[in-house]
Amino acid sequence: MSTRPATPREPHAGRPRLQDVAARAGVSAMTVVRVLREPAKVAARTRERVERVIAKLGYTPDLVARGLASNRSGLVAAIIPVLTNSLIAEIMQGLADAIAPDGYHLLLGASGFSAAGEEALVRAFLSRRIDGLYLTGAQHTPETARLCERAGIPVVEGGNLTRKPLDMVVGYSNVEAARTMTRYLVAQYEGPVAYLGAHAADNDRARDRRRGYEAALRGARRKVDASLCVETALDIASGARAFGELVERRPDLRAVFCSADAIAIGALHECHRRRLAVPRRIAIAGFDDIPIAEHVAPELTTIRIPRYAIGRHAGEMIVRRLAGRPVGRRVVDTGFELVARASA
Amino acid sequence: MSTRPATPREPHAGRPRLQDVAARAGVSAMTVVRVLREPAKVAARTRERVERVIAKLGYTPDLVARGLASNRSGLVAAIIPVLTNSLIAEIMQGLADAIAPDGYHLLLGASGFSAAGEEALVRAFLSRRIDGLYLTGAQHTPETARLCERAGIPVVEGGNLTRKPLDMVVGYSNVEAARTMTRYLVAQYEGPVAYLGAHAADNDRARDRRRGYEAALRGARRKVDASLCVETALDIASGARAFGELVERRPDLRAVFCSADAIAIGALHECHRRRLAVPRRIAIAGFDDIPIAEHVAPELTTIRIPRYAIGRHAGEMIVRRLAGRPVGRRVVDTGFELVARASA
DNA sequence: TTGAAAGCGCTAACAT
DNA sequence: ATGTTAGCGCTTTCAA
Repeated sequence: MSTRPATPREPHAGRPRLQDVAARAGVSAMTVVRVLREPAKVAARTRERVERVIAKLGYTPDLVARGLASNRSGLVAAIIPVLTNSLIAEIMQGLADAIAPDGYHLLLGASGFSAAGEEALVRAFLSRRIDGLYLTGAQHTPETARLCERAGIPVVEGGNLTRKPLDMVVGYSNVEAARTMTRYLVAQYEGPVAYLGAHAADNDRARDRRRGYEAALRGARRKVDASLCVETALDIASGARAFGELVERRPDLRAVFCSADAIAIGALHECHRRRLAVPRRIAIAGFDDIPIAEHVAPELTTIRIPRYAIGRHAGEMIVRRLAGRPVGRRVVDTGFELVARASA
Repeated sequence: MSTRPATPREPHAGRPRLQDVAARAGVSAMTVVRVLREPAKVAARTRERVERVIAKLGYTPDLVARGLASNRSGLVAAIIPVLTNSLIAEIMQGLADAIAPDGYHLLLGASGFSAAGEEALVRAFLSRRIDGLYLTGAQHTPETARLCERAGIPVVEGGNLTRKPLDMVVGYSNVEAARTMTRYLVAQYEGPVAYLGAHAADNDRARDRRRGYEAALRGARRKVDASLCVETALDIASGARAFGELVERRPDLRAVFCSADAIAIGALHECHRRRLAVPRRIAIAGFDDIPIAEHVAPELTTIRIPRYAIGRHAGEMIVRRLAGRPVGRRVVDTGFELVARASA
């Protein structure tokens, strides 16, 4: 009697525990566990008794304790640049829908377009013993790569195709998509074709789109002119501003490839303001095919990405691996589609 | 020697544990914990030694084990209808930003606009010992309310004001906002003013907006005509379709209040297609002031909501409560603003 | 300023 | 078909 348990022996303040159910049902804890997880292995009468107690007490297993004991948290984490991007949001919806049936929950972190921020989140999430991880893009710090490798959990990089993924990847080639669109512009318009894109630092999708643009120009024997390449923030107002500056500097501008629809819509709007006919005077193309793209005037020519499918597929790869089911190819190319509308 | 530990005594396959750090530094586990959490209480020399070992081993505490022992998970959960809604996404970004500095992570669940789905998620998340909870809107099942109350954690309902929140609430009056906009329409246009809104089942924000619309009509001595009230899905295409049907049925239509900008933009688009001048023939108003609202033609008259601020404030209330700091008022009215543009 | 012991609520391996 | 035992890696008293 010298040392006394630190915790109250009373019925426990809050939720009922496994022991409470077991005691009330007159069985051992293990039997309750079996009722919950492999009911077939428990005698019908016992099972019914236990189930009644579970229902009466409203027992739900403590997932934290389970996580500690089983070394599985039931958590899948996703690290994205920002939540406020409809492209990413749809990927997340697909991911959430894919993992939910298997009982996994979604832990979400926003890196703010910073590779260092991503690394910090990876480290923190691994401390939670996450069972799987979704990363945006294919550009990560070496330490992020090391952490993922050491963790030994399924990791999917989404949205940009790499030959050598950390583990698995589902996406499309941003280089190819941008090249396709730029070729389309070059084929139609004689004059200068500009690139108006998101900041490329810590954003490999934006970087690859620019590369694709440059590759297409070279392929068409046109010279790549730095004064035709502008980086900007990823919203409508910034796109409008950046486009305005560009067109002032280069009044001979004939077409613009924007690395995101939001930027393209900003450019479109700026054209209206300056009374520049689209596409007669300047053609404008976007990227992503967000829902609004076909509801602006003129309707936006853009690249369509299977957003939801990317997330869905990524989630399925993760849960399949976790369930020990066959995963299929580690590199999944979802492709893209040029949607030719009125703006270019 | 009869029974042998079930786990390997070897350096442990994966990450280093507290014990490993303690052993290498030649101190007890408690000292390591103190170095991590109250460094001032540890002698400088000891502290430095321990810190070196921590850095060398790359030790990070196991948050699952900590959660079990301390009964705090470091998790704040949010349950939203869908991820693919820019209004909600911005609220989530605010929430995430608010809780991150205190080290909390965001657990996200999508209820799919179902109160029952929400309840299931609440139950599941409570099993994870979440420290705080954000719920969308003020309409929940009785069981959800009971669970939240019993859990004894800070709960914030966001996006719709209630007099009697489960715990805390931060939002604006959807009734008032809708009434304000409808009054604005009624004051300008003589003919029939319609309501084109999102499905109201399990969506108290939509329901309240409709109520506000009806209240404004009654206030203006106009009769509320069921044939002028239409419910639809929350996307541009559905909005366009629903508007088309409405205008066929009621060619005398003079103005439409849409409960969401996406729906309004669909209606706008349908007007273009039918060559109905906006606002000369039909006026259109939206709700939310999403970024695109001022970039459509004509620019959309709408209600502006402090989306990011709602999430931010909600998160701050939760972490303040968790830190034992004063929270202030439990009911926070963020207000709204009618943004009069060209469409109405 | 530091350490020892007990236990959070569950699961896994081994009994019976 | 059911029970027993020994942890998971941390925090929490309490003692030194």
